[in-house]
Amino acid sequence: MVEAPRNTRQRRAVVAILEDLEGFASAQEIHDILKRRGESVGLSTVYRSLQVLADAAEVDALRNDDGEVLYRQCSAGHHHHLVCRACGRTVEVEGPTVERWADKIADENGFRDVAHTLEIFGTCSTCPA
Amino acid sequence: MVEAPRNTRQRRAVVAILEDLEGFASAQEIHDILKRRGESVGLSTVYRSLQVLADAAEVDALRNDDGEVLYRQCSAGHHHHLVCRACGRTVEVEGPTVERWADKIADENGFRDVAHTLEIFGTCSTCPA
DNA sequence: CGCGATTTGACAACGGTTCTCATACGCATT
DNA sequence: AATGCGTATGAGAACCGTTGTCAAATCGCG
Repeated sequence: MVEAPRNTRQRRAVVAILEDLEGFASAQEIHDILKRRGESVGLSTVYRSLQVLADAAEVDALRNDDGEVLYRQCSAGHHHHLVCRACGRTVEVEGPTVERWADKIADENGFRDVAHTLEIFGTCSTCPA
Repeated sequence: MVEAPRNTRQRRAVVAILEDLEGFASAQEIHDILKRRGESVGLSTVYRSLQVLADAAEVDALRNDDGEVLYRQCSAGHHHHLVCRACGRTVEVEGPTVERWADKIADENGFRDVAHTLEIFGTCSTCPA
C-alpha cells in the first residue's frame, strides 16, 4: 500500500490554482501566480506537486513548441486538446476514430506498447491574430 | 531574395549523416556519429545546420518525452510518424481522416491558423521490451 | 503533546540548446 | 591566381527549464 500524500498548504495552493485556470500553464507561471497571491510556494515544490498530480493522472501535461511542459486540470478518460497558442484556452476533444487508426497502424507495423500524442493548436476566437 | 546557404564541408557532413540514418536522431547523436567518423563538426554547427534544414522543411523535427529534439530526413508532404522509442526507427504514416477531423474540430470551436501534432510511439519488433 | 517520516525551500547542479565573437573560409569578382 | 566581403565555424560561456540536495519545518498518528 502506498502512503497517502500529505495534505499541505502548498499542495492545496497548487491544486487551487489549477482549479481556477481554464487553460494550460507552466510550472513557472503557476509559481508566479502563487507569489502574486501572496501564497508563496517554493518553485521546487510547485514542480514536485505537478509531477505527483500528473503521475496520478489528475492533471494533463503537454509540451509546447519551446519545450516547456504545460499542465492543466482535466477530466478523466483519454482525450486530446485543442489549445489556443495565444491564451492557452483549451477545449478537450475526443476522437475514437483516431485512436483506432493509430493502434491499427502500429499493429500493422509490429510495434508494441503503443502510445500516441495528438494536440491541435490554433488561435481562438477571442485572441488577436 | 534570400542568400543561398554556403556549401561547407560541415553542412555536407550533417546532410550525409541524415541520409544514412533511417530513424530520428538528436543533434548530439549526430554530433557523436560525426566525431566517430573522424569528420568532426562543432556541436554549435550541428545545431545550426539542423535548424536551417528544419526551417527549410528538409528535415522533420519532433520532441521525445525527455524534451530532446530529434531530427530526420523525411519525404515531402504532410505526414506523421510511428517511432520506436528504443532505436528511433520510424515509419512515415498518413491519415487523411485525421487531418479532416482535426480541422473540423478546430473550425467548430472558432480556432484559426490551425496546426496539429500527431506522433505514435511504440517499441518496434526488433527491439527488446 | 511528542515523535518519526514526509515535505518543504533555497540553492546547486544538470542537460539540452543557444549565444558570443574571434577566426576561417566560401565564393564572386578581378 | 589573388583579393575582398560577408557568412560559417567552433570553443566556450550563457541560458533556461527542470531536477537533485539536504537541513529545517511540518503533518498527522498515537
